[in-house]
Amino acid sequence: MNSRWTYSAERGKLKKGPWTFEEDLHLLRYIKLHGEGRWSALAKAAGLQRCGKSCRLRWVNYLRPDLKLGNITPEEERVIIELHALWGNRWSLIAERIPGRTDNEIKNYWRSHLKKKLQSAANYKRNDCTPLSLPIQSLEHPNPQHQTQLQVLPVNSTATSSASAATEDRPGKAINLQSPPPSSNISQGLTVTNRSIGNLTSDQDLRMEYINGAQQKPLSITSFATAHDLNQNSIQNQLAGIDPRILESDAMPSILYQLYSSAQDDATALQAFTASNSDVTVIPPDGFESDSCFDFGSDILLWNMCPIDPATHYGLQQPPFASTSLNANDRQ
DNA sequence: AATATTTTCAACCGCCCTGGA
DNA sequence: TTCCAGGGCGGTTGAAAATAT
Repeated sequence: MNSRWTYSAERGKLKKGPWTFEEDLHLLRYIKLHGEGRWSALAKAAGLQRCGKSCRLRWVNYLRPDLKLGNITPEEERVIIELHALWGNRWSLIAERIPGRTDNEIKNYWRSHLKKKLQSAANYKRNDCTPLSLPIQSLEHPNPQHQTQLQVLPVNSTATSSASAATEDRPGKAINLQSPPPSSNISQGLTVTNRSIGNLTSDQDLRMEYINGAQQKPLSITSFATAHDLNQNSIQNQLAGIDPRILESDAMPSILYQLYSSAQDDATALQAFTASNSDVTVIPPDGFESDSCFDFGSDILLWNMCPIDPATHYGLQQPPFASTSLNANDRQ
């Protein structure tokens, strides 16, 4: 007997398999406007031929702007090992303690990296794992700069409700890892992290490969710093390093959206983008100062560079600016 | 360079829990 | 109380990429 999910998917002829760029854009745009939740209704409202569970999974594991992309750090790896020794395969619980990481990501990392590593360790025995008798922040790290990124604190009334509920059935083992306060010493730079678009030689190297018209590959950019930490020249340098074919491709709105989302500062990113790409011009409408368009940076570029017509797909009014174009001279 | 093998990870499956009717 | 739909979770799969031969 099929599960209700299978039944539901078959009844509605819902799509399965890898998400396309257009689907991602639909979902991103819809959640940006309406927020997340009520996934089944959201999937229909966003015009996606996907089940709600698929939409939720895509958002939670891949599109959410607060995701921390890139490799698991040594500090994070240590936390995973410690918490897995405590709680076993409670991946969602472990993920709650590592900001920006998903349960799926941690689960995959454990299976592909840590399990084998630990099992092969000569002195590793399942019951001999060092218990969390020491605060994680006290454990030594070969690189002092990586030290004290996470703190182990007792569960108290300030813990989130979900975290509290999750630990209540494990008396004596309740801990709460809190992310550190914003640091002015966060590592800088933008990194393209998806393996499908080629190897990167460094954080400064944003050379990417994108074959327009080929099967869509997910693209993502993550920022290890907030816009406050990034100076304009840094963003400008990163964007200037992007292959021009990317800037003119359908992938650009997604790249910019994620850049803006992580940078939390449309103005800076858009200013850098337009400064480094003379072919792209943002023209404010009558009555708007030229600088004011930066307040709507991501929406403007999403709207005007988006291969989907937002008015058709989302029932939205025209954006508050006349247009952007890859060739400003065309409109003169 | 070509092929085989291994690794990675996005996505799906099925089970369970919860809340509303 | 029972049923059902929605959502969350852990386990699993399989295609693509990376690595080894």
